[in-house]
Amino acid sequence: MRYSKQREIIYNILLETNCHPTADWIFNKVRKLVSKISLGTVYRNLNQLAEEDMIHVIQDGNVIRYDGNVQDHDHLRCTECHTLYDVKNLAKNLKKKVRERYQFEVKRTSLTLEGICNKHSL
Amino acid sequence: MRYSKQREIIYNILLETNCHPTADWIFNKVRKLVSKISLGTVYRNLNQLAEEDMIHVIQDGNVIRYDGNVQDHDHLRCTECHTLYDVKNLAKNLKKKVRERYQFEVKRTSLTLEGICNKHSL
DNA sequence: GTATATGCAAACAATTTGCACGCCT
DNA sequence: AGGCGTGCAAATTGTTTGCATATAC
Repeated sequence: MRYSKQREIIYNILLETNCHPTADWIFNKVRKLVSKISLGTVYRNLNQLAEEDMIHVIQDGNVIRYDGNVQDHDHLRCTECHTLYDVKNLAKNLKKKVRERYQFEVKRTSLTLEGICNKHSL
Repeated sequence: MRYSKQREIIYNILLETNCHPTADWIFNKVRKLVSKISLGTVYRNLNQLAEEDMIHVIQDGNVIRYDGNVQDHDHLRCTECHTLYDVKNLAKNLKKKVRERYQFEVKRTSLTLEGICNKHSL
């Protein structure tokens, strides 16, 4: 993968934010630095970065979000405020359990649990 | 929700299959019984059934699949053969853990773990 | 110099929506 | 009768692709 200014900017944006943005959000942010960048380029770079495992892809309902944090971690999504919280790897024990119980070797986990966060419970 | 023949057929198809079909797969199946049905109607009915919690929606990569089994269960997705296996609720313990650790009340879980199934491991 | 990355626009796939008509209740 | 459901087609949304040009190495 050859260097490009656009990709570097996109990658840095993902490292600096913790808001799990969509491609479009990133596009608008990069645009302020490289006004002529196209949405296609953003998608191409995100796909490449994901391919190289430099970023992660999160499926959030119908929307695809991107995450610059590639440490093992999962997500809690509050259905009230739509915040996506990072939490320490919940799936560690699941891997073992699934291996023993179903002879299934879990490769990638990216769990998102939906519910109500502590700010919004009664 | 008022009765309709189309919705009944769609619902029955989902109850009778365990292959977690896409809207398009369902459309083609219903078509054989109600030749004039439109894809829009299929989507509308699937959304309504999901709203009433009569069926579940599964995010499978970029594709949306539907599941007539509304018992608590999760999915293992083999990246080799793309089979989506049903497994007993893996998230039961997670709910408790997450509640205690993060004061987050998990409402819905629909976990899909990716990996290699026993038919395709070396 | 050559291959990869880009911008732009067009293509694409999946899903939703507006509207006139039809069917449940 | 009145309202929800339908078929159809067009619109929307999110993402990918083809191509000529620009840039990294």
